[in-house]
Amino acid sequence: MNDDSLRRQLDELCRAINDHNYRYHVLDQPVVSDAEYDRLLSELRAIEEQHPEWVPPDSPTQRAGAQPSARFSKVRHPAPILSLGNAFSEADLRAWFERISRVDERVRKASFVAEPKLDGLSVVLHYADGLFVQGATRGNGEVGEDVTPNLRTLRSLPLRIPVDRSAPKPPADLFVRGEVFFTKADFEALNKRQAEEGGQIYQTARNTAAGTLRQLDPAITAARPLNLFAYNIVSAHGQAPTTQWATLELLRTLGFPVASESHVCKSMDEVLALYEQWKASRDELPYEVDGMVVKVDDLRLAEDLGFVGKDPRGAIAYKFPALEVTTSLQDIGVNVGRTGVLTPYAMLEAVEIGGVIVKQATLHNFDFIKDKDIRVGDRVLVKRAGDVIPYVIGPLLAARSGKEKKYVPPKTCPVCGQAVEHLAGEVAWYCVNAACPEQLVRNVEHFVAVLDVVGMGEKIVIQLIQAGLIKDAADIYSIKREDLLKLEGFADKKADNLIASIQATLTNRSLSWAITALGIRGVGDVVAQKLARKYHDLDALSKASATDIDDIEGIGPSIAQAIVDWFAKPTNRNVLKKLKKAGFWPVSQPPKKPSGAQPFAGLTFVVTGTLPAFSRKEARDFIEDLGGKVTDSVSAKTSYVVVGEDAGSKLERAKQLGVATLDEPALRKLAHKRK
DNA sequence: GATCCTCGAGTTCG
DNA sequence: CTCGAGGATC
Repeated sequence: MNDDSLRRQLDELCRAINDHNYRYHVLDQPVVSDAEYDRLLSELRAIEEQHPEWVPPDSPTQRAGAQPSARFSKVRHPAPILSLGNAFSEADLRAWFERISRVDERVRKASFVAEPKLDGLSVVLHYADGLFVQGATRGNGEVGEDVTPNLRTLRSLPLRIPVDRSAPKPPADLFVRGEVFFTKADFEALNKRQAEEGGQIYQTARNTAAGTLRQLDPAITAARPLNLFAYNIVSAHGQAPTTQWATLELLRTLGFPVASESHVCKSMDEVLALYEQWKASRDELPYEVDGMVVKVDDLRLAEDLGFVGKDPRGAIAYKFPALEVTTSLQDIGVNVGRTGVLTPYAMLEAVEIGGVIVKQATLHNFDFIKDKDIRVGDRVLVKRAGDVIPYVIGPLLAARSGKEKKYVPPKTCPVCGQAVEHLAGEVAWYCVNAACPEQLVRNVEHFVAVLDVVGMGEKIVIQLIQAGLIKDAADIYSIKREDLLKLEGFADKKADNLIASIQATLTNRSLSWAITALGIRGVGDVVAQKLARKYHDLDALSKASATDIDDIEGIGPSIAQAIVDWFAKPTNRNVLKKLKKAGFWPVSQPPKKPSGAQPFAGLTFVVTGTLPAFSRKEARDFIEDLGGKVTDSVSAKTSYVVVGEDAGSKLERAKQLGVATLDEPALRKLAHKRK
């Protein structure tokens, strides 16, 4: 790249970042995610490092933030409230360590304090003779906004220190730095309340915390449970501790809430190990954490290290991979499901979220698009939380250029072209063409997936259909070895394996799985099990009347009718006939006699996360064998939630509802105890 | 009629 | 995991 274009890029980056700063700090309406902002900033830094002579006076690297808005009176901080440099990888962190070690050899033997980096809003609290007299936002680092009345509403903020009167007295003038934030549970509860009252739904906890703290009416702030953690002493008239760890201890002694995760590390290796640990368990924390702040514990050493621009060298923020990013929604596509449901999905400009590149995300249904007012061309916020599947939270209205296009749902099936239908009172739109090729593919896929035919994924199914080898699910049993060998990509071994895998379904498959495999709308494994208990084979089920099926507990008129309708269709009758002929005809097994004790009788369990010794299915079998019930969602009726590694929202919910949790050993112990 | 619970369906990437 | 909808319960 030549100098001219590099310089243009520098100017463009400055302009963009200044704009983002304004939107973030003044408007509370960011149009890019933190991760993207950080990326722009590090690009800018890289150029400025190469060409320090180019750095413009208004470069965002030359100040710590943006101007405060005019609504609140201004407060000058006693010392500049610094920002931190970022590290995004182990290499970045080690490079930082090497850099500061070269500045001062003592660093090599130094200890570090690791603190969780909360996704909140920085504040400075002023205590005069132990009394909370003023609190301000960070603002641009030198001047912030006076939000004292709002801060007073925070329950965790001590209005007088020390809270414990017997503790030592604090310095006459103490300025404490802290972070204001919502816990995940409080934020969810707030949104739930907003939804009930028909109010606005907030997208991100951080922006809402910022908005809440900057309410002109403190009553509004008071009604929203903001939290505080203190982590720094900005100024204490020479009476501040000399290490960061002692600072945290002093703050705790005085009665400030301090993040309990904070930890002293004796080496970089310890820091890195702790980082990995935090990263793995970050979903379990009650608040959003977007990284780890690593500080040189010895504060005088940290001071000696000096600054790079406005960032102190003695501390750095080591970020977690972002879980929430913004990207642009390039188009909306539509999938056709097994039941004919049309499901829209977002085609996104590729972005990295939590370590993987995401290009697509479901949009659930057409109402979702309409309710969130998602338009093609929008910048959207995409989240990938403790789960794996990314989803679109909503558009960033502030980023609208006017060129975005409203989305019009298709009137016809995107695959077969037949008109789509919509049942009154239902959200979903259906392609009702029984011969729709997409539905056939999905149907066969479902059939083989339920019966556990290995080596038959989407690609192979499509290939077999296109080759004319199968016209419905039952046709898999008539596939010949020599037919497969003619297909591209099939040699002896692959063909043999597939045939063997199909043949394996003829033995040892229960009636309930067979019923599930048929793919009747509303019939999954639970309903199928109930049906298999009452009807001894598929013939018996096919002859049952709707009222007869309706009698089963847990099955109502609408599913009963769907079952009757399915068996009434000639094409499906034909499938049944073929299955019988092929020898796929499971019958009800006599109900298993409860073997031994039933210590879990009457108890309902939910299993979440990865258990150490059990697979999910083994855990389920274990519980059911002992007479317990296993369901998928946590409710007030759940007796125990069995928690494994990487447990997500179910654990959250269990805590909220006060449902008891068990780990695997505790589960075994419970089984033993109740015998 | 409202509310809670449970089930099913579709879902991303490597 | 999220959402919608069916079913049970009050």
